[in-house]
Amino acid sequence: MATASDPLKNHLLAALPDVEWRRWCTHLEAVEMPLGQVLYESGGTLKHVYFPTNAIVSLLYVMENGASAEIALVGNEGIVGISLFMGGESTPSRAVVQSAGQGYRMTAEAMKDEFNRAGPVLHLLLRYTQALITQMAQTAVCNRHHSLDQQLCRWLLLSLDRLQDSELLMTQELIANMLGVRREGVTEGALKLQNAGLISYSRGRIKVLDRAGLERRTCECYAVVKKEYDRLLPNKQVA
Amino acid sequence: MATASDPLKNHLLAALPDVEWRRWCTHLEAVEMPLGQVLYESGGTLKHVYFPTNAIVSLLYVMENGASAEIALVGNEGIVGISLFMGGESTPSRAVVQSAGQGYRMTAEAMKDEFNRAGPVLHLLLRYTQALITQMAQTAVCNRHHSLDQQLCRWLLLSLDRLQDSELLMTQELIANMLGVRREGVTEGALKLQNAGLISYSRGRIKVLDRAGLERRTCECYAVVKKEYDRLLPNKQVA
DNA sequence: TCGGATTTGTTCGATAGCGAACAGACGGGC
DNA sequence: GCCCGTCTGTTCGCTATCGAACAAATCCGA
Repeated sequence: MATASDPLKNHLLAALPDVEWRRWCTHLEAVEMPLGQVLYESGGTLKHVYFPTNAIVSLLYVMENGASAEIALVGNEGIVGISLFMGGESTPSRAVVQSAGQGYRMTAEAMKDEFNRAGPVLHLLLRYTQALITQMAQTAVCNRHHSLDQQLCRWLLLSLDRLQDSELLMTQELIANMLGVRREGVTEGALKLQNAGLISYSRGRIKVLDRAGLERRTCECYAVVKKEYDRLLPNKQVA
Repeated sequence: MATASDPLKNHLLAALPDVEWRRWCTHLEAVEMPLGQVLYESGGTLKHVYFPTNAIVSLLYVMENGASAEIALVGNEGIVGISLFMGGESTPSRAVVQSAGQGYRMTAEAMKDEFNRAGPVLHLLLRYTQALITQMAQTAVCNRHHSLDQQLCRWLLLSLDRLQDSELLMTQELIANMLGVRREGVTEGALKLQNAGLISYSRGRIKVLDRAGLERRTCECYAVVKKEYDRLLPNKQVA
């Protein structure tokens, strides 16, 4: 039975062929990922890559004036630190733990070695990267065309997909930072969803009561991203 | 002396080591890239990848209701069709020629073979992909936080960087489609720029008179993207 | 050289989200 | 059990952008 810190809870790790998996075991280090932890800073060099199991990490860009906007979410489906194997070593964004939990990490050197074997690991990571690209692209589209209410639903659903349960620990203030909007806007949106019986929340605890209802309210962006992750990273069943 | 259709006008091709370059010559086919040409469609399979020399290609997402938003611009600095080597084969966006010109193409099979040699080609393409990712991420940020006027400047500058000269052939209507805003908004923005003496235009011809002025008016997003392309893809001087 | 098509300019009311300010509600620590 | 900090709710005026409708300018081909 998988525990919260079972590496196989991370879908990328779970998708590794047996040979690679056995090799990786020695490289993976279990880590706590507390709320607010910064995994990498804009332009900073990465010492590790992270594979969340039940934490959620937000990739965001922080503007000169301090305002921020989320570029993508990474949870148990992915890896934090793609710039390492993409060759850039750094990237002009920041990675912050938005929902505390656990994960595994691997040193930058080990990651590069594994990637440069140019076998299944490389292809798996590149397919993941393409899914991530789709998420970013759709974030751009959504920011342009959709209402705060729709984006809030999208964000809740994306987060939900990256966690085990249906409860998020997340204040409206934090969500507003992620979406790059005012906290008051999130409050209004959340109220509507609560009144409609889709969620219930209080002081940083959001319970999703009607997932299908959220899907009905959100824009097409959520489905586009979900479909692309499913297509590119078919879920290997964990035994 | 390089002509308009010299493959070396494409920076990626120019950056190839000699060995690869000689091999590639036999694979590259010169093509015209007329305005409006669709290089790939959302979800469609790619038969070729394209290396523009003096054409500009827009990667955009078209929504169910027909509205669109640009995700990234590709010109002589890059390649159209990264999903081919990333492993997904397709992507939920569309690639359209926004500024007519020439380029080179290579068949999907040849491209995959070259990529899978896992040598300098792979690393070059991945670095390019990371730069493209930055452009997409910054598009998301810009769509969230910056004014239409700022975005217009950013878009003009990005386009300029991907062309040889300082004149763009592009109606305000088209620009509006790219930015995902109303044509009237672009007209207003362009008027301001014209009155300020930064550009002059008429019926689809835009001349940039004061590039530095545009840089002063745009948001930080332009510089972030530019810097990242320069960092990741240092320009090999063409002899 | 005329006429239709394309491109650009202008206006008006509507609205989503912003910024600021503040009030109430809840909850953990002492 | 009380207090203070955190979280959520509410209000008001403001602005950028939207949507629609239409006018003017320019080009191109018959």
